Amino acid sequence: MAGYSGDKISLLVVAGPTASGKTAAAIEAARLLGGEIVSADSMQIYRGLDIGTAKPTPPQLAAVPHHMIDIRDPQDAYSAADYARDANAAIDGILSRGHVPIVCGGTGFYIEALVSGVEFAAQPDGGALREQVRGDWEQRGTQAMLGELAGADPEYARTLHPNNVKRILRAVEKLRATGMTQAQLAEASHRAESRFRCHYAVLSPPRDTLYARIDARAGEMLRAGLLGEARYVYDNRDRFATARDAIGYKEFFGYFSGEQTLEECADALRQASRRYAKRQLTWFRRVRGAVWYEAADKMPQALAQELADGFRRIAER
RNA sequence: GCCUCUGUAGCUCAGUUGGUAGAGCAGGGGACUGAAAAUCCCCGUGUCGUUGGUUCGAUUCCGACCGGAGGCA
Repeated sequence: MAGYSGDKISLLVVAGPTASGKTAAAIEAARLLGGEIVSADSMQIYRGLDIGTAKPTPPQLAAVPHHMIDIRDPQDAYSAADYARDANAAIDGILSRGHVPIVCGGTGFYIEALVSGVEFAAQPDGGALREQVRGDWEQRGTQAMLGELAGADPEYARTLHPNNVKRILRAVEKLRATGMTQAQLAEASHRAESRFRCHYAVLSPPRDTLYARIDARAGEMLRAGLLGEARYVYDNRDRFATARDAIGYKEFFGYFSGEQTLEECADALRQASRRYAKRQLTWFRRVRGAVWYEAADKMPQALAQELADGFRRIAER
């Protein structure tokens, strides 16, 4: 895909906050368009985490081909760079079959990495380096780490809040690995123009409807056996570095350790989901060119029809 | 029926020795370029239960009334 030239690939992107009805709408749209679905979800990539991640059900997965689901074990690390690479490969496969690629998911950062056409420069495996950076931070403190960054990349260091330890450490990690500033890295990874032309749809039910759906779905998840899955993650929390942070699991850790009641944990789950939905909406709001669908009580079929129409408009340009 | 306590932001409460009020939670807004369901930042006007009275001025003091909780019978 390097140096891509020629006509752009038309892509339907179905985005939106959690519980907005993306999955059903995307499947219907895939039926209408002869499409295959490319999931854009940082947690659904993990095998064995099905209920808490609101993965499509087996019948849904069987209805239309899906990609980027169940591609890693929960102890595996994954990143936006990995996603961009793997999703691009999946899209190439879909195109070779003459089908329409439909990106569907709520991880805006992943969609961005895919759709904007970044080509990440090779970087040595981060495992050992991350440990080293973390060790330095524990010894020297956040200020020192930010200072190290500011020495080499003052421009980026200025944009980081001193409390945002995670971002600071990540920046130091990248700096040590590549010797490049953030701006240089961005420049290096954006040489290629995006190969896609998107109909970027954001499904957005009214806030109170969305919250009601989130609450209802939390109950369904619990009835479907979420607790067992959460227990599995809890028991492996030392290994499941990413999955242990997923909403739907970490909220129950207090229950397993005996510090909270089940009801308290269920409340925490609902609240974390609401806050997540809010953050997702903030992300999608600034996506330029996105088309918003007030997907209130619309049936998936009707919505899918609109999505398909929107896609055809850009595809036939 | 009598006595005591209580009624302040969506919720739990603090406070004003009388000059129209502030915390936590909830909620809202924002950032985001290789961990992102992560991480981080910002945001508090509400008939101070109702109604009379005292007062230059009452949410604050006094009375009545209406809710709520407890006690005595």
